[in-house]
Amino acid sequence: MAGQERRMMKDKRLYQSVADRIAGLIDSGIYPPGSRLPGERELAETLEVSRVTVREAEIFLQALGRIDIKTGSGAYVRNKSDQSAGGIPSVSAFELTEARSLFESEAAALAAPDIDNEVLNRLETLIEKMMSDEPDGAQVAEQADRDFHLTIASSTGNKAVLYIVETLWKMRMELEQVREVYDSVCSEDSAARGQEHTEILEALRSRDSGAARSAMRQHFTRLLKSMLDVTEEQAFEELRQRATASRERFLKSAQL
Amino acid sequence: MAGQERRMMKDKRLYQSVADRIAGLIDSGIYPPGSRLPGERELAETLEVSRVTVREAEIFLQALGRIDIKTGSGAYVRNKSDQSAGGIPSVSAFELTEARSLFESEAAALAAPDIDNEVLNRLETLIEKMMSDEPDGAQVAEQADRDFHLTIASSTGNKAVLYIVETLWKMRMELEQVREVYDSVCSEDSAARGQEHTEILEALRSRDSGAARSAMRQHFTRLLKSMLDVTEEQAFEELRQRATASRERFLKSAQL
DNA sequence: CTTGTAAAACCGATCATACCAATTGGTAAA
DNA sequence: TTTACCAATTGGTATGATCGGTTTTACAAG
Repeated sequence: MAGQERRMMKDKRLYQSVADRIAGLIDSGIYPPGSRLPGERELAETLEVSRVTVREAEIFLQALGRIDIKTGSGAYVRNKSDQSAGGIPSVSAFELTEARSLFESEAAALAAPDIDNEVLNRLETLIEKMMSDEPDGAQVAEQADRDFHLTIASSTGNKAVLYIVETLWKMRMELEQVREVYDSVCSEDSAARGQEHTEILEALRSRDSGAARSAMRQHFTRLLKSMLDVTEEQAFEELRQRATASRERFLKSAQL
Repeated sequence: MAGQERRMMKDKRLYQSVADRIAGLIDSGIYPPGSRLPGERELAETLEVSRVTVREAEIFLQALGRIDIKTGSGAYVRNKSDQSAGGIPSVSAFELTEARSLFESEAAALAAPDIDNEVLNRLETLIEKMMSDEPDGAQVAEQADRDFHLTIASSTGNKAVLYIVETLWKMRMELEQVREVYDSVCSEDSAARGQEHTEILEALRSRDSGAARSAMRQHFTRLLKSMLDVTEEQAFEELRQRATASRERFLKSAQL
């Protein structure tokens, strides 16, 4: 029974600091996604703690979704995408955009009737920010785009609506396959996008629910179309199949 | 050397089933929020596992935010609100229903055009289940209600839409203040509810997007109205204020 | 040389036990 | 009454052993 007279300080549980250290090893790239961590025994020796502690740390990391533990085999590092997802299902860019079209259009319609003038001004500012092409323009524009849509959702005064729109945006950001498509699409028609956003703003200005809904739908419909082009270019055969079938269905239901 | 010849089935880790059992004790009200759980030793004896396993289960529960562990003192049950909230904002039953009305109506409209006959049959079965008043009828009906709405969302073929509707239902279940209102409302007009669901089903049967959207909207609109009555009865002044203002806005934007 | 399979090596799952450290509550001393 | 201290309780960590599942190895059959 050799020494275990180290860190008896503070209140931090040992297993948590061990979990931090393991997470650090993962983040630093020593154990890339998909790779297998050393066995509990080896880790215990390396980190100078008992096996029980390593075990607790790994259970903790598993609960956080950072690793998968397979009995008799080992602990494996999860992909960032599967992990932080925290329950976010894997959806295609097309599906997400279709969902956004449906929901955000309704949010816009709900917000339109009595939207604040102050909010309208803020939206105008955001459109400008979206179109300015400074260095790091992509980052700024994306942020402004996000703020634009969230501001509208927020001005419904309904926190549930805002939460859903936030969730949709979160999916757009955190799902790898979605990000890729969106990024390549957005880098294209920045001019057209400004135009679409302006149309949405005008509809809101006139406090016209129907017009706001239509403008938002159009925005997403156009986005959807250029998205289909991009995915075709990239020969995403699978996605296109789905998309073609869904597009008809979508356009059918979208008749306003 | 004593017995551990129980559940050697499947692959579920022991500590996880122990965590489930402890969570069950919490949910059943045996250990209300704020209360202290029995010590690790006592729990180990009660649940017939080793202390280490109890520890692992408690660490897991802590990672999920269900309990707080304080060294030398004990493990304490967290308040629902601080815990599973996990990002779910605190919204009123009214806000949630408004959001559901907007989004699920669109989901129904999207699903309508080419919905499977098999799905339609399943929906019919669910309506029957919803209206049967056996013992435990409330539980069964609620489950059937959930399945009904999720089935429609699922038949859009769009996983993002399904996820959003799932999220909305999760909010309905996990937010205390929402549950209360929904429960008291649902216990009322079970007959009317069946009627409304049937109307939705019929609209879907005719593959009519517009009709499906309208039927779903009506369903929620009626729900909203009886909800307003209930909250008035309960003298939820604050909520009613919000609700009255929002109702006008909602009805305005809902003109189809 | 390839292939199949069974043994061996590894590994996580769990348990029992022991001791350390922090918290708490009661009791004795001031 | 207040303070100081001690003992019981409780969580924290360490060892070492056993069990059953997984992966690898090695050897025999083809």
